[in-house]
Amino acid sequence: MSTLSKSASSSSEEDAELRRGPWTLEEDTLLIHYIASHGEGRWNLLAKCSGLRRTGKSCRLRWLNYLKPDVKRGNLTPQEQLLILELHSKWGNRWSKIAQHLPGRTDNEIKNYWRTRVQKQARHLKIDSNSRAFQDVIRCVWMPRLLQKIEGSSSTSSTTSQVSIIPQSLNHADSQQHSAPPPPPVGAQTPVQGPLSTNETINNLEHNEKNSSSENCTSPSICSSESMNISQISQIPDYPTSPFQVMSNSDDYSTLLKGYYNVDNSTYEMETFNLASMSAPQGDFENPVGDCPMVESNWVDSDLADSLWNMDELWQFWKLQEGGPRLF
DNA sequence: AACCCCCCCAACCGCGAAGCG
DNA sequence: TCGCTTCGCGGTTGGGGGGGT
Repeated sequence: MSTLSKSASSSSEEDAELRRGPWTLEEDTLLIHYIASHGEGRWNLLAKCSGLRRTGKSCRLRWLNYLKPDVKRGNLTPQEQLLILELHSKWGNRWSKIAQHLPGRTDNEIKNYWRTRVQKQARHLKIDSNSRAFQDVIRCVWMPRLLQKIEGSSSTSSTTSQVSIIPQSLNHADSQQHSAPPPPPVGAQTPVQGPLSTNETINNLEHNEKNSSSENCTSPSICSSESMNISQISQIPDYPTSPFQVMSNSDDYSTLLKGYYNVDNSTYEMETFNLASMSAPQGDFENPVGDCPMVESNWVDSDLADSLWNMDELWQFWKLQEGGPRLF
């Protein structure tokens, strides 16, 4: 991909000057300043008037996916991953719709997560990631592990690693009390659906589904209303920060940007699991895998190898699914 | 040190929907 | 209703970085 202008064969002079590829700090600053003054929207006009030699589309994407103050960066929390798995089972590749329920996360980010993490596991297992079999794997292996993680983290209430990348609160009422310093202009704020607690999210999903008969359900087994009672999941902790909030004492966009670029460049933690390290989710919540034999069988306590699937045991699970009667 | 390979993710593209005169 | 512009979504690409040899 060329980061420079289009070839001279471009039809218009303007096109020939258009920049492509990675954004520079100067471009980001320019875009932020422009939006601070004029607000979002009218992207083509913005592109022309701001002095950026970018397409309106490119400006919009850069703003929405990267520069917008409430965009979270960094690892997806187990709660967020769980939500993604659940919502994808309901809606399929409706990334923007899924993203609406993960405040601060962009459709692009979720899509990337799905492709790089989830589909990779499907490839390893040689299963179609859209197949019901793989959804069973997700439901019986992945989700319980996430639930376990969520439970674990809520019981210890420890903050382990994600300091600079802690996502914004799912409880918007709280997060809004933080004074995010150079607030984007009022006019720039699109009416964003307030972030929801997981409870609210799922409740709303159920409500929305009633009003959305056109929505596809890719997995009847998972779409059943009792597939997951997430309202039983431990309360998601409040996340304190967006990049803007991190630098709450600065009202200088340049300073902000510098900090912005340093906020986090960590990579996502691979939320994959060693089956041998899993134990059945505990507590009295209605877990989504109560009838899953793998969960009921011997779960060995072990904290090692969180980073990889235990492929042998996954294969066991996979063969069980292939040969035996449907579990769900 | 050099090379290769793989993974991640920012950015691009095409297309359909929505808005508007 | 039509045509044009703008917006937004989902799929795809490729650069860069990290790990392995």
